[in-house]
Amino acid sequence: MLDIRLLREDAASVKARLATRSGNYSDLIDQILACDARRRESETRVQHLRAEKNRLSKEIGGLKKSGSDSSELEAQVKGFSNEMEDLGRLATELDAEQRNLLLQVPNLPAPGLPEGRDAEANVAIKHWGEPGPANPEDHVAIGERLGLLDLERAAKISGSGYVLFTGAGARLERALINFLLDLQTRSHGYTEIAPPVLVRRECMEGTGQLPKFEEDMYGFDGGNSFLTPTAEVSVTNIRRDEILSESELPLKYTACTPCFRREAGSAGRETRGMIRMHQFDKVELVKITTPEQAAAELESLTADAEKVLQLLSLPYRVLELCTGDIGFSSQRTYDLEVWAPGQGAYLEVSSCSHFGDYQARRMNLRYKDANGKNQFCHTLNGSGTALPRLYVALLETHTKPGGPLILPEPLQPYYGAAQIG
RNA sequence: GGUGAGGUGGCUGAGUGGUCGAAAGCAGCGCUUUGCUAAAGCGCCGUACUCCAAAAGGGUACCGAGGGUUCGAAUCCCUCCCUCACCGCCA
Repeated sequence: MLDIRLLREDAASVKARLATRSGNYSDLIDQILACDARRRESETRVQHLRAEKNRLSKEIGGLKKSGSDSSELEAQVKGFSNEMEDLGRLATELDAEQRNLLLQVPNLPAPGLPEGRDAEANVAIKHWGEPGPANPEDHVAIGERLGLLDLERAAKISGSGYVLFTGAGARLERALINFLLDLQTRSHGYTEIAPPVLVRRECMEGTGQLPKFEEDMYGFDGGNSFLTPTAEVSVTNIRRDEILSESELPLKYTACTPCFRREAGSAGRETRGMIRMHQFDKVELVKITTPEQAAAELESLTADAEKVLQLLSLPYRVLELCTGDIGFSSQRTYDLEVWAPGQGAYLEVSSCSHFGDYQARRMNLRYKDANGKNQFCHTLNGSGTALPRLYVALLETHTKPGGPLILPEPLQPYYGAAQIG
């Protein structure tokens, strides 16, 4: 959520920065400012009336105490109450409306991002490893040949967009998860969390999935609880509504959870195999920091995610996303894309973002700074990494046509063998 | 699911209709004194919104949340949420 003061003070530059995103927010900003003006006006009037009413009520108290008659004043105050009722209701309504509108405004892209309307304008800022030649066998073929997964039966029990790992394939997924969590906790200092995957609506608003993207989410109980589309939601909200002490920042959490996404509107895109699914596992990295720490923490978070791909010998590139391609709540994002030879394409396996105080404002997450002032925290997160696409790249990179899957050395102790098949 | 007890400021904890935003203690901050790895005394010490060009200073709201009663609610009534204890059921 943006600071309403920023909108009041410099609406023009807010609009200009939002204009670099896809979508048009100019009218929404005007609407918010109009609402804000009306809200403040009615609030001020209510407050003046209440002040007067409070004053008279106290006078009545004094009269009663001394045994004098107060019926005249009482009648007067009663008149006040009626007048206030409508005004008070209006002020409350306008306040809710303003928040509601404000929740629909995305974060401002950080200054200095590459400008562009869509992914075309993203900038590759780093390449690691040498993308291998195309593999005629893709992960579906390899997985079925080696007996690692069964997409047909997954569809039978759940529909399309689900995977059923079997035998060695299930064991491999488990080995990957343990490898990833151990890496992030032991080598990179994250605290492991095992959160619920069903959360309240407020959490989804806090991180920015709601109210805008409700149709992409699995909701229950009339929209009061949701399956999390990413552990970002549950984990970032752990400290919602809290005031942290500066000394405990930065906080670094990691969690592996199933993620649930309707993927509404993506039908037909990348639907073969396990590129895009309704349920998948993901290791998430989350940081809560001071504003000063955030920029450096984004770099290290991205490096923490990259380490996964390096240790698994999977070539990848890092993209800096342009203004039109960063997520709704993000102000700056690096995408990690792993090379998948069976696809002949790069696959996004991690999206590392700095949200500024945008999420913190939504979830009222603050810390007490050195001067004793309450400040909004900054939040960051990134995948470390998504499991299915990592799995895809692993299979397609480390399997020769017709051959076994050769496990990268760091993964071998977790799986308990050097190869599969 | 049943029964019972509760939810007050960073924490502990008073307060059952009237100057209560809320006693007291602890923690924190400032000053003073004595001195030494601390003690004592004094003062300050919630949040949000809003008025004012700003500061200073006003005002309003907030005692789990939302409604209600009343001239006036932390205090009374209703609904909901949550916590704890015991019972039942259960992976």
